[in-house]
Amino acid sequence: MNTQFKKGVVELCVLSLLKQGDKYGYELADTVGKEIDISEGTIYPLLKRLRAEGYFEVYLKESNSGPARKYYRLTQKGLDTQDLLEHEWIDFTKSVSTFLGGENGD
Amino acid sequence: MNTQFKKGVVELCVLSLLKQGDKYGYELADTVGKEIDISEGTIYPLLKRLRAEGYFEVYLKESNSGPARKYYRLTQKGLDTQDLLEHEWIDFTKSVSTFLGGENGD
DNA sequence: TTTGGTATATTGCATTACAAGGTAGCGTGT
DNA sequence: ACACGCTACCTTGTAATGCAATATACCAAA
Repeated sequence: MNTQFKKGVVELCVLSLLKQGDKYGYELADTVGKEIDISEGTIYPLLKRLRAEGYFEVYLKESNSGPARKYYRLTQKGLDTQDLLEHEWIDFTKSVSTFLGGENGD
Repeated sequence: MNTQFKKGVVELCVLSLLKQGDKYGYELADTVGKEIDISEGTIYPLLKRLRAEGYFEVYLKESNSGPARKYYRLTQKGLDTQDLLEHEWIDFTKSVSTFLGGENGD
């Protein structure tokens, strides 16, 4: 898969998944990875950055199959950003499609 | 607009436009820029790279409103790549939409 | 000559994905 | 106890790419 397509979109995917419910890092990497082939090395730095920017809060929860899991819960700012990014993404894909189809719906 | 969304997609846009007919650099920057806000500093290095990779051939044509224009014409390799990228892009947007909608069509 | 539009091109910076590697908890088998 | 594999977390260095800034050059009008 084209690596470059993913730039910035992984962030939207993570925020969208968390909108549906709290999840932990490994789970996010696994879920997103099933669709668009990303690795943990992408997810963890991203989570760290988004957390630093106040997009979500974090809490630990024990697991009986390994170390404690770090769950991420969206803040209001995170929700707002998800909403914004989703709209931007939709607009963007529409713009790109005008070039692909050869017709300009302007 | 989110800068990161564009990564890699500008290449697809340029190839798609050239599929519809030969164009020169400034024209490409202008046409693509009307939809997704890119600048010449993005287009020219991209054209140089794609040309070096054999995606198109180049010919000069005079203009009465400035210096000569450098036109780009897709090679077979360029056409093949456009086709490949377009399919990858469509698949990719479908994957992303599974996260946005909240439902997984898997 | 100066200004402004057209047109091409380069440099250095910022962002982001990722392979590779590391740390650590837990259960199973020996 | 010990090794192994799985879960789960995290960091470092590298590559790719968009872009502001900058430079060059041609032409026309003031």
